[in-house]
Amino acid sequence: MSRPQAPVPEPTPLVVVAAGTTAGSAVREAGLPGKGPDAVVVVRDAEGRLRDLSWAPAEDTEVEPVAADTEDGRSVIRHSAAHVLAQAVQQLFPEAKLGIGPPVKDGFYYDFDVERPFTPEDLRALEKRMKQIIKGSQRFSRRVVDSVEAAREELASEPYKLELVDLKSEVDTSEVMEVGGGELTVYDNLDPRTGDRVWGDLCRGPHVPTTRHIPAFTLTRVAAAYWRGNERNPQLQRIYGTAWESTEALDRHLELLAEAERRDHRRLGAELDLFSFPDEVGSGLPVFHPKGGLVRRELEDYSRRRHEEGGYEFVYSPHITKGALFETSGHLGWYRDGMFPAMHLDEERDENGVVRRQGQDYYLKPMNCPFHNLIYRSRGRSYRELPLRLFEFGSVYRYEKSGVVHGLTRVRGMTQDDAHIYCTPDQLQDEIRSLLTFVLDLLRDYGLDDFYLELSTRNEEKYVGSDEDWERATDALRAAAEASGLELVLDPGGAAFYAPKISVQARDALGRTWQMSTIQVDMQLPDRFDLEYTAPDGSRQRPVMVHRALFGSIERFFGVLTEHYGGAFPAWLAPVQVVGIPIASDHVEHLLGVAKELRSRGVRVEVDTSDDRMQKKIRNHTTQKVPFMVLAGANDVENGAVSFRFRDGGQLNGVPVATAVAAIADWIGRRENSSPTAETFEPAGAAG
RNA sequence: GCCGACGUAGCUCAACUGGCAGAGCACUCGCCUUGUAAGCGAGUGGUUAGGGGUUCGAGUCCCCUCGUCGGCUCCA
Repeated sequence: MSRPQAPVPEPTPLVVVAAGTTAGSAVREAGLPGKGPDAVVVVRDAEGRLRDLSWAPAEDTEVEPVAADTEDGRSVIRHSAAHVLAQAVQQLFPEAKLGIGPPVKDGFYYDFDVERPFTPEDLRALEKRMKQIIKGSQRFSRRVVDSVEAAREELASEPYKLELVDLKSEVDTSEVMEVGGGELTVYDNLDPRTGDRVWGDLCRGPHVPTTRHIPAFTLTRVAAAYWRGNERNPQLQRIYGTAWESTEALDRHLELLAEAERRDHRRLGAELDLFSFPDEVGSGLPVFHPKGGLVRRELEDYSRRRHEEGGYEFVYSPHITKGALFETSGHLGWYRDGMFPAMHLDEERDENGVVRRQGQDYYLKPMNCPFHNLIYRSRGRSYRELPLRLFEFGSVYRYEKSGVVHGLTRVRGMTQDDAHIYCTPDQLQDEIRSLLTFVLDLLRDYGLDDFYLELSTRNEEKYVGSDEDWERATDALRAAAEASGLELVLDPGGAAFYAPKISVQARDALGRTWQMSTIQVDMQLPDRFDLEYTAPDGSRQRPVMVHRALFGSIERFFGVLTEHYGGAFPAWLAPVQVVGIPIASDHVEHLLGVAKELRSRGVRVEVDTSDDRMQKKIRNHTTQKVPFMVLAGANDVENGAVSFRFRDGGQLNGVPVATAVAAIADWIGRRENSSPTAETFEPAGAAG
């Protein structure tokens, strides 16, 4: 499965719209398509604003036609589909009040206030009604409302729209789809024959010319959402859908969703016997089975090796600590809600229930850094020791809200590959730069190679520390990010309370992005822990601290890799690397010999000696995604050879045992990330 | 935390309006001895997530708890 490729549109020639005529007629006269996947649905004016085809400028104007199969074109189709959905809802549920209905990535939604939440049956009925509306070829007609008062009057029965109008009259914001652009507009849906207004909605547009220009859509799910995203506001019912320029494009999208479902790590975790979430343990607390354990151990071992080579020192810290430590670090002040509640221990009371001895609050640790700081300050430090890099596979526990726990990617107990680097302010720049290189190289070794960076800066409502410190830290990160040459996206206000961060976002095999590594410069904790080192001149200086997790958490990284590879792990990570499959029981002996040799080379190999037929064994181990199936029948036994079958069904027959063993060990040793095939797997003899 | 849907064998799913809990796969035991994705037969397996209620009778209806899923909010 390759990444979804947006069709590359031909560079669109500009079209001149004559004064007083519509953009649509200019587009038609230019001979541009009016239907089909590349139909022009809107135009872009000189200021970059999208305009309806019915737009008629007062002067001759050059515009760029926007086709349905572009991202902008799809957004317009989706926005129009949202309107059709809203019309359908109000026809079937006249009491429904409208929220907002914007296009979003890959689709659209519309929020409604209804007495009774929508059911799946409602969705089917709504789809049906939407199809009727689309067939009816209603015209989207733009109308400017003269004044806020006029708008209020018109929208009297739509309380949420009224709120938007009032919002608009206070601050002109283009954030909200419904309003913006300097004036209040309504889009009316007109009957094509009579011209009667069938329905209308406060909206800044633009829209496709008629409902017929929504070639393919489907409603996907229904969910609740807070009005204007605030949990203090009432909850509305949100209907999600997707719409595309053609049925083919819609089908491709649905196929991608189906593929994502097949690759879902929660499903693969059960199918491949990797891990599970026993109810008895608790929500968000996974256990790893032997096969998942093997993959995880390989992940960790390789990381450990690379960290050793990279100058990291390994430390260990307990899972639980007295509360004072997190008072010092500030976590109890800022993030108590995200922590498991305290265990109150060691309190003693006398027979009257009066406290005789004060107890202590112990907490499960949500982060490792305070412990590493204690290690740092366990003795005096010299500038000669810096940068000091402390690394730990540290298990942390966070009390995630019940609604966010999700497979391995959002858990309550996880192991971070956590490192804290202590350096002098002078070293910071170089350290971050080399750290970023280290992180990206390592991610590439695991098969992720499509990245962009995100720089999260201070949240003005939630931070500690001085402006200068924040600026210095942010600059250091920005410089390193820019030096990497990767795409850099800004995330204003996204930082943790104590430090700005760079996060590495990786795109997987399906083109989805995942936040992986984070690098944070911290100028707060060294203060709070009073960390020092002795400088060359004998003075005591404060080190700068860098937090970084590479996998984020092992669990999450495991989940991402599982989905990236669809369970077909690279041979070096695969829990079972080779399965020997005898054609008949007579050939078991031969394969046991081969297996013994492989095992002596460190290969994880099994021989399937069950009563199943050979074909069945191939099926079983194919579904288990074993990279190498090594078959042997009478011919192979006679020739001292084996025959390969690969995941993709390809085969390579009569390979001498010694050659086969060496080639397998070599493939694994190289940490080749692709699946071996008859073409890519060349036993030494063939490769010369 | 909020809204909604869901929870039947290890897995995937049946069981019409309340009326004897079933199938395929997996697993166990036989037979079969096989050349690149399911050989044949038999058997084991369930307090229908847990608890309470309505009813002559509850997998099915009602209430509570736990969990899962989809969103919202949150995410050190």
